[in-house]
Amino acid sequence: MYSHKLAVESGVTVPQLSCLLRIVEVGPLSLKTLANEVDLSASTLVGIIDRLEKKDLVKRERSTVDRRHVLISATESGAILASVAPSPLQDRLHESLESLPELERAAIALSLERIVDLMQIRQVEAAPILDTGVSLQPDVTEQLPSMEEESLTQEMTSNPEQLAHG
Amino acid sequence: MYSHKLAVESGVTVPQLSCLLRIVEVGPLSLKTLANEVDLSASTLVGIIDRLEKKDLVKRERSTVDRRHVLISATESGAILASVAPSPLQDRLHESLESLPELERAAIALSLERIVDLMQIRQVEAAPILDTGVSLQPDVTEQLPSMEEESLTQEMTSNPEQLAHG
DNA sequence: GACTAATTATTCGGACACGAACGATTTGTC
DNA sequence: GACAAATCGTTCGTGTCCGAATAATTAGTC
Repeated sequence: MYSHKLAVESGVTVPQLSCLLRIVEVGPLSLKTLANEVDLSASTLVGIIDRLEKKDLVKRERSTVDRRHVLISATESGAILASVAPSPLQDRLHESLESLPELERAAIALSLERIVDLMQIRQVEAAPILDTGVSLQPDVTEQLPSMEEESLTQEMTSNPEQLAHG
Repeated sequence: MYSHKLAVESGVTVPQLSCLLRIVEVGPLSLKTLANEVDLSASTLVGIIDRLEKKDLVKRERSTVDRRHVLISATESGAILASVAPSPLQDRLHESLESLPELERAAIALSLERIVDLMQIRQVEAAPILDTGVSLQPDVTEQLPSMEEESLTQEMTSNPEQLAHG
């Protein structure tokens, strides 16, 4: 809702604004670096930068020292928009959290950890789902489209920060 | 990550599985009713049901009593898949929350409310952003693409449950 | 120096997610 | 009964999101 409203009012969405703010803040940087900064995949970022570039808020320049890199920097209007636009919700949250007493931050962290536990995500990572009491008959699975018996455990690591920035 | 893994293993994504489970549970129901059940817009749901129908997990039937309605029901393989598939994360969370002591539920709710406050969403709803100390010069705004001075406050109500089901 | 590895940005295909607009249908009002 | 208003499903356009594949370039190894 906030992203859509922001898009209507100022012409940029929340992901676009998040990227623009980071670009203004960190200066010219490559797409891969920006992807790590905002916790998005490179392929996602290409589209976002495309749209920012089309609005003349950002520009791309091939690096001369390493021609694989494309340096992204803000244009003048991009810098102006970044200075007047309201902060995206996650940035506001981040700043607020930093100015909070340690005790309260800990309480919030504890609750969020509790929610993760309640979702049983860690058990998902630790053990295959289909082996934990779902009573799966083999003959049944063969009727299902491309149902396999491998576990859901592999490659379920990486990027816990996704929660804060997504 | 969980949705993608689920899609690879069992052929359905989390939104698809959520809808399928609800369809099996509630029985034949219209698209609009299902949209309210899972807190998604009707236009979003059309695509999800399309994909479920293509996999023969769900079928559409025009209602005879009100020909505007399209009754959605699960096929046999759809019901089977629903019975063996692991619960989507939000369903697991929902069940876990229900079997939790009232005190702990309250603590979690309090932390979540605190996060909402920290994002200053309520202030967004209560007052226009651009009027609260951003020091916006009129001549600057004219350089921006389609920047307008209306507030972000209108129509920011509706659907607090979105958080739990998104 | 040549050949392989790795890195970077991009494209592609797929799935969500929404609001606006539209046609078909039903309901409500006179 | 006619006609406006509401409802429902669908389509369309836009914007995220991702992984896989690809071309260009660089780094590392012999």
